[in-house]
Amino acid sequence: MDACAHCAVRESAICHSLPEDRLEELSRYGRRQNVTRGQTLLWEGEDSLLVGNVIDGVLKLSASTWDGCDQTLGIAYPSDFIGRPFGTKSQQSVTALTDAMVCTFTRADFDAVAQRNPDLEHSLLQRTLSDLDHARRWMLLLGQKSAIERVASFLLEMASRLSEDGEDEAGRIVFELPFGRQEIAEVLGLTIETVSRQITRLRCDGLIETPGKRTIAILDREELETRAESA
Amino acid sequence: MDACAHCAVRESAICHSLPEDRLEELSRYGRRQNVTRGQTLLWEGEDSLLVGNVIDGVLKLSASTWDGCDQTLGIAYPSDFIGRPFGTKSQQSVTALTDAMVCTFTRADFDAVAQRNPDLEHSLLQRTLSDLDHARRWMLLLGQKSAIERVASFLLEMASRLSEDGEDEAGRIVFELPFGRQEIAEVLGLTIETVSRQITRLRCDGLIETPGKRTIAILDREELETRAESA
DNA sequence: CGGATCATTGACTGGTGTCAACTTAGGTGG
DNA sequence: CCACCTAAGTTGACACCAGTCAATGATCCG
Repeated sequence: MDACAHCAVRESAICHSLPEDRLEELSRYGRRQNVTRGQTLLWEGEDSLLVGNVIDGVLKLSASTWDGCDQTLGIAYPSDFIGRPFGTKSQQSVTALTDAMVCTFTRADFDAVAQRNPDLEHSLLQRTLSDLDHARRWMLLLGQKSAIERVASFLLEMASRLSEDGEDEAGRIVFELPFGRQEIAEVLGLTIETVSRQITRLRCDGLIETPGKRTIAILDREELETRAESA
Repeated sequence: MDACAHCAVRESAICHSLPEDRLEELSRYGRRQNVTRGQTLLWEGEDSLLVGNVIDGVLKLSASTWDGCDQTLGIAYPSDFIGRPFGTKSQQSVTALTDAMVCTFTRADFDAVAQRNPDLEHSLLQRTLSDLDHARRWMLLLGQKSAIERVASFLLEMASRLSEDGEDEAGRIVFELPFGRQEIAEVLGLTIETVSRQITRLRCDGLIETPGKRTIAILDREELETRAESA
């Protein structure tokens, strides 16, 4: 299959590091797979039998405590890598937040190809290093920030990832969240009620608008950045 | 120099993946460096000019909020890798918790050697992947766990990293923390007073003893594990 | 002995969680 | 087309955990 050549993330996923002929080798093992919203690809604590690239859609990585509280540990967008190569168990579940398309490999196949292609490993290393940086920045948020700071930070991050076109005619930054309130709460380590209250507060203060349940319009980006840092 | 051949972490740091001759190449760029307790090797937000391996001692990775609250993002033990290769800025500071010895390289030198040695990159990838797993498990703690659960989890993790010999004659697991109370608080996203209160509580409940300020003796590991999970 | 640093304890406050009621939006079927 | 139903979000009242501020206690060291 030459699906890789026309892949939407051909230039941005870790595969970009492979030349044509090596790409063909990899593509023999790959499998394009549709995932429906809510579907879980990998379960926490189970053997990570597959790894892969996100082609389209948004997925979350999550783990839960003994009593069933979920914490979202990361968010995977198109061209992100998911799963745990060279390991045994996946420490987190991977679940689709939207309908999605992923390109999967069995871990064994991927590991073997990676061993033969240092450039692929280098790309994966680069990506893993920035995932680690990102996870650690999120630790600062979870460890130290107040509810309002968390929500403001979250909206700003979402804005930068999801609003391809800058501002609309009214100077607003508008985007559609792939999250419900409960899912936002799980990202931020808060409850759904607290998230709701903080969003209401930001709306009342005139920093944002919420035209639809999952739609956010940022009116005052600067002030929102202030709220993300200080009280 | 043939320091590498006799290095205390020769078999466990990422260098273990290099054969003799390649190791010699790397060693030409490396510099053994003593670090005194409290000294900071890298600053948050500054260009990560150097990277390296921890040979001896314990260091912390940390970041702080605008108002000066510190959050510890990771702990580096002997054979761990520190710094951010292939990047520009270090997202976190690296500070010694104890007097330590590190083996450093300029980032430029290391990047170049890594490019020529896929095995070295593979080791670094493995290590980075497990650092990422570890950071994400910590996110679950910061996002969802109560103070008592955090402290219990912390003590158990420290026990497994620091108590080489199992139990003493009285069946206790004894170890010396490289942390003061304030530093524990920064790891757990709590205040020093809360940490102190929870440790007192565990002592009163007969699960641990604290023979010295920084010494911990675990009396009832099982019960401590229960406290780390549930209320 | 006195001072400095670190840890502990107490009293109080406040932010976030909990529980419950209500609102809104969207979809289905009569 | 509207009534109803359900799921999701919002709002309010209250409780409780952890933060804050302040005082006390323990160790170490000059």
